[in-house]
Amino acid sequence: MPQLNGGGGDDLGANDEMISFKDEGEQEEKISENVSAERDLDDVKSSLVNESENNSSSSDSEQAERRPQTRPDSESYEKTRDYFSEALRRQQDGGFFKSPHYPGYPFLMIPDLTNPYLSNGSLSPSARTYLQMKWPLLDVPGSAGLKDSRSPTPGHLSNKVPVVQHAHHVHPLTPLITYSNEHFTPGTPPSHLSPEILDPKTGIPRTPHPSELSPYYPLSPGAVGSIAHPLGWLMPQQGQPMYSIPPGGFRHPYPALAMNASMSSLVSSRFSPHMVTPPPHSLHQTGIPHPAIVSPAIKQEPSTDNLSPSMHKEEDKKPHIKKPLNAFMLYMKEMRAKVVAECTLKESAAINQILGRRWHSLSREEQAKYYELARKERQLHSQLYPGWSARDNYGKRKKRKRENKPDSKPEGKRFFLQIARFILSQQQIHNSASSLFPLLSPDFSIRSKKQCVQYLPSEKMCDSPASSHGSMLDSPATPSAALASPAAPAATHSEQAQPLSLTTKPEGRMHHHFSIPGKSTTPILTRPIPFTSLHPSMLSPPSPFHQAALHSHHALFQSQPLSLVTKPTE
DNA sequence: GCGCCTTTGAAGAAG
DNA sequence: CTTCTTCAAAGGCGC
Repeated sequence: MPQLNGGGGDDLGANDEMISFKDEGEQEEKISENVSAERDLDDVKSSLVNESENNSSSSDSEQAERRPQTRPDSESYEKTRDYFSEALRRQQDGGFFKSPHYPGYPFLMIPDLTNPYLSNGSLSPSARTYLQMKWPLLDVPGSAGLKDSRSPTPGHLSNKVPVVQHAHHVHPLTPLITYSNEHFTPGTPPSHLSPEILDPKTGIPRTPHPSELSPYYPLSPGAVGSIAHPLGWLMPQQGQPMYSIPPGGFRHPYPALAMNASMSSLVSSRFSPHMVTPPPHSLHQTGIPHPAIVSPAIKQEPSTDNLSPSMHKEEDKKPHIKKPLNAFMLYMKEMRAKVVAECTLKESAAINQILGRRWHSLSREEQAKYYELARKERQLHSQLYPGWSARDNYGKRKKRKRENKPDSKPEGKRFFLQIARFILSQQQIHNSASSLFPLLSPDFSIRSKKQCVQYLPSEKMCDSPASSHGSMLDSPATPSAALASPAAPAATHSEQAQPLSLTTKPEGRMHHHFSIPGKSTTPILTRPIPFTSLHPSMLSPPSPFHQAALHSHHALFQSQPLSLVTKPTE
């Protein structure tokens, strides 16, 4: 099946039968031993972080409350169910949910986007914040990008949805809804318009086969009801729209595109290979920027490229359309604030490690929720920007260090710095009274002085049923879905494999997963082993240096019990 | 002030 | 077909 599951629960289970350990794909290319060493260090760091998590997790009552070990987010589920029931009822009643264009978003309410932004043409900070939350893909153009300098905040900050982002009032995933508001339009648009989308290749509007959309946006209430809508929590308690849509708002000749205000502007400009100059700063006449659009002013490439001035001009005119967020990214957006709140850590790198672990500890259903969201996001994205390709964004970022690595002195410095950190951290570890799960990564032992206290009880997911189910295999739970969806043909392919990162993950990234082949146990390392390739799929033996480093690592930790927890899998 | 770090996943490029 | 690379978010930190 074309879905994430790639074939069955077993594979998914794989997800839970393994734990990935990052290994710095970046450095991996280094031919020198430094590479391996650095990798090793990073792994150690990683493991330390994990230890820290585990260590602190047990005392986090708040976390425990929020995420019962066996059922993280159960509360959300409850709400979701309730909302869902109500929404479903409404839908079946033929209310304004009726529009079938995006059945996948049957219950979403769109705020009156015009107000927050355009009450007099200006955008209040609060309004912007609001916007940011709703438009995850949007890098709101900075003042530089706004001809009228409406935006008081720098564009580069636009994407940071800090303060409010995860306020409990608005779910971080809310952004998704912004892709699809059309179905909230009163009445049902002419059928001939509904599923019409632009052919990515030709740019010609076409009407996809029902099967193309149904998987993602099931038309039948029953289908919708098959799974609790991930955004269910967005629904207001009383069954009334958390957000309202201006009557008749967002009308567009291509309703099926879930055209939002800014989108229509894109329709005229985007997607042709020679993108026409978009309306000022990707703002629709309504002034609402699209989430996925980033003013080139923000993401400009440094003058390190070879583009001619004219080319630059052309480039500048192109809005930067961001990639749709994947499941994990969506999850991160949602959970980051919580993790940060629960933990004194502030560095995203550390937070992300934690999130990565949490991700793996999620139950299959929970992951499926995010995969579903991600799929919808992609779907919507592809419909909004039919001509967009991930490739369009290549090179938009600064070159990564990977490109100039092997010899660079900075690398060397970095390497030694990490060694220093590592050593220091080891000392701390051994000096620690509770040496079992002492500190954070070496990095943080030095740079961030702070420890992650009270962290995720659920992290010790070893016994978590959630993980016992593996994960994501059902993500694509939605049926059949992707299968026929032309909007995400590639997605189908990749979704198949993705969940099975166990086997498909490129070694280059050195995500090492642990599993015991042939054994129906799910080993979970509460303290990850450094970069050794325990995974059977990793055929290439570690380099001598690698091995040496590993040996060293074992020596270092030999006094510490390696918590390899195995749990039975179904 | 830019870029790294760190995570997973999607998608494109390259082999 | 497989492998590798880039980019999505985020924010502290190093240089």
